[in-house]
Amino acid sequence: MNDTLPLLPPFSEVEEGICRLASCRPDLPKQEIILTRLNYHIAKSLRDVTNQLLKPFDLSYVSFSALMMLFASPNSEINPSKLCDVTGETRTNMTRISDDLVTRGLIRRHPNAEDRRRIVLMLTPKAENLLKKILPLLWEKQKEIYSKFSADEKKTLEALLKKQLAAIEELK
Amino acid sequence: MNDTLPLLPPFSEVEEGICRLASCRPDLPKQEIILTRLNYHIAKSLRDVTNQLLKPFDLSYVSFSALMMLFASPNSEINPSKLCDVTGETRTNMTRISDDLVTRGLIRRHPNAEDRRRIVLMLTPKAENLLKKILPLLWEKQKEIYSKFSADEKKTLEALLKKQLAAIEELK
DNA sequence: GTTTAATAGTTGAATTATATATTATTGAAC
DNA sequence: GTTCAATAATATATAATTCAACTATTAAAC
Repeated sequence: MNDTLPLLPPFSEVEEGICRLASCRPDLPKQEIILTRLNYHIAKSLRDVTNQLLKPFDLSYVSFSALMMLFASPNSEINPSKLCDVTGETRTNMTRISDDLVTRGLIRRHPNAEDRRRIVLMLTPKAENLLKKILPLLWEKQKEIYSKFSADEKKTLEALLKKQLAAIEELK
Repeated sequence: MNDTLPLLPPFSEVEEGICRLASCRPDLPKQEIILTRLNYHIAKSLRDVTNQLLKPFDLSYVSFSALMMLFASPNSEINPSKLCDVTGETRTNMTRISDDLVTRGLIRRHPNAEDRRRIVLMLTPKAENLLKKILPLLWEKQKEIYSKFSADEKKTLEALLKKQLAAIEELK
């Protein structure tokens, strides 16, 4: 479909390595490690695909995620630290990203009267128009990715991933 | 269990945003986006947990992955570009990481007689000893993460993740 | 109410990663 | 066997991200 993105080699190569190691180390939790590596590779691939789609709009995955989460917030406003929470970015980085987005006229910073430490980020109409162009493309891509999944499979996957996330968070 | 890592907020906050958006945009593939976001958050959390475990050994997730994949290769040797493939890193970055690992006496670079463009990376005994210390800790952590998963659940998750990865790669 | 601790946001320095160009070598086309 | 394209690795310049320190403000402890 596209020839510019580097195709990851079949995951089997990674799996082979894990199996090779497992064969001489019986305490190696093979399946668990495979699951973790799979997660890592999937996240990377998803990122690659999204970044490529965003390139014509001169947006990175992180900047777009910020705009997106802002768009999805009540009243389309949110403060930076909350945005960090939902995107997983650091405070420092969110400051820089916001700087950039402000410079490009995509968001505005407003003071918060109730708590003067806080700042309220808001989308500009320019950003809303941009999102209206990008989102349909992205959503189409999302649908494509899961097009071969049955409703049941998606439901099962969602449940298992939630369980996994909860387990990891609990471990912290 | 540990108080230094930032706990991500309950995923429900992210999900709420997606649902809010979906309620006014019927073409939004809600479940698919949730699946993608879950992947992203899980990968991030897994990385955080691993990085924390590696910190006392002064290794980053990427450096460790490189050592690990090297360790898992036949004869414990591999060339940089192959290492890029299985870790998903760029060539440039792998050069830099290798430089660092060489400086720290963890790997050695050898010329390849058959193809003089290539280089063979090998682990030093020092790295092997280091891995012998780290791996049991890491494997224990992996087991913990999936301790509440039944054999069936793990099997199902593995199958679904593989299907997902294949679907994304196909899309490229 | 004063002190203390905690939180929100930012800045500058340091780290880490990528993009682009370059060298050396190999393999293929002719 | 000479030319041309492809590959492996790297160097240099640039961009993205994080770390540590800092300011301002609020909340909590006393």
